[in-house]
Amino acid sequence: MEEINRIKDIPTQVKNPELVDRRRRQIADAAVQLFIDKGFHKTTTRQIARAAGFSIGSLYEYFASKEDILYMVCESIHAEVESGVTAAMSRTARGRDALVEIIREYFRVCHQMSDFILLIYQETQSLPPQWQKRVLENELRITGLFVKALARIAKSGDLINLREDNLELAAHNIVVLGHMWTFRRWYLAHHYSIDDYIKLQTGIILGMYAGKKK
Amino acid sequence: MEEINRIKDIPTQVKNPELVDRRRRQIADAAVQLFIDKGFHKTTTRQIARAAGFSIGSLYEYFASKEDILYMVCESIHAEVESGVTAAMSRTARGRDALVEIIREYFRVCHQMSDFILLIYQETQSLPPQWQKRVLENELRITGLFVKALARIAKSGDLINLREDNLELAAHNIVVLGHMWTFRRWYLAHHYSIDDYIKLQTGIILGMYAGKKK
DNA sequence: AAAAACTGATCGAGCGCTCGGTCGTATTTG
DNA sequence: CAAATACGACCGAGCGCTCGATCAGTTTTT
Repeated sequence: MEEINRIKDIPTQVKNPELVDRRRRQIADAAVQLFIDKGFHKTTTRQIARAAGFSIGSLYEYFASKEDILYMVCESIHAEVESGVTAAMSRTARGRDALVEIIREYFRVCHQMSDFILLIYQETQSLPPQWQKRVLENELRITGLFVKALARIAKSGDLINLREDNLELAAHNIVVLGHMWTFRRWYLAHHYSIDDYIKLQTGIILGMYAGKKK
Repeated sequence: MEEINRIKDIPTQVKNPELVDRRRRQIADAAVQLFIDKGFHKTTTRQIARAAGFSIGSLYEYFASKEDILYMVCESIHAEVESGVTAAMSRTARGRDALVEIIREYFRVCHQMSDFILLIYQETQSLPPQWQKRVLENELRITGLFVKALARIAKSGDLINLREDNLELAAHNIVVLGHMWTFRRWYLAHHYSIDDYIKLQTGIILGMYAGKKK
């Protein structure tokens, strides 16, 4: 996982920057699990501190508020999704198969990060407005990765039904169908395995844009 | 809006059932707007009472807890979505055009109920488990309406790519692409009108299943 | 006048966050 | 090298306050 520079905007009392970084990760790792289990509002700062192996006082040396912790959690989730998607894209083939592979890898990322993606859907609204905005920017940046990938593939001419002006909507569709696996898993996971789901949805998406069926 | 029988499970102190029903709607109507504006946890019971034109004491004659209010809000949102979808389906044509019309009407419902649908995505997790389950049942029942509609249309033979065993996934896809208009409107609404969105997505969905483009 | 409906002052558990203080370690001084 | 000093990470009791919920009393309805 790469360095997350945005979180440097969060103020701290502690001088040593490396320590700040290490401790913040430690706190965020503890917090994310609590947030997933009980939700942001029902998690107390004391519980976060205890789970991270700290006193409540120390926690507030590294974060100015409970919302700051949630913000960092959201940022690192998006950073991980993005790096997963980027990695997948850099090792895919050309042409029509590229789309199949990208979808497969992305859906796998969604699968393994289910809880985290769900958390963002549920708790983004608990952030202060300026940080909500940042989270949406992250979401948009990830969608943008798909726009670029689709554009590349479209150029190769394999997606006859994909008009230039619909690239963005197509990208949003793919992103959301990945998320759908997370927020409808109460149904989907009982009827399909993730590989079934990938296969079926890939067929459908190619049906949208490829002009011929698998 | 039809009678909501599920909410009768919520206990009350008051004897007159009609009054209970009226007052509960009154309270729910006030609560839903507050929940949308500030979220469930940041809304206080006093604010709800005041917005409904009551004292805090009276509110607790009609609901046993704050969660009960949220539950009723979720139930009535789903009841309204369901009745909207049902109405749309009863007045659609046959065959291939039926799907186009159903999608259009459903997406319109999603558009006009944006805030409410978003609320369900965000706050279902704040409900006690047995009521979360009910909300998901509602979601599933609404999806079921689309399964039935798709089955009917599939029989008429216009959807050559829609295999029997994928009906359910197809229904989920349609439902979620409607919801997508609500939870990505921070992007979509700035780039498309709802009618653009309907047109584009309908084309894509037909591309999935109809085997030929518009 | 009895029953039903409504009121709001009152409770107290629990919350986020603060702040005076401790103590291990680095740095300076003699 | 040892003693003195300075530093800053860490601690946790407790402050100020909020909020969901209650219930004894009042008003309205029948």
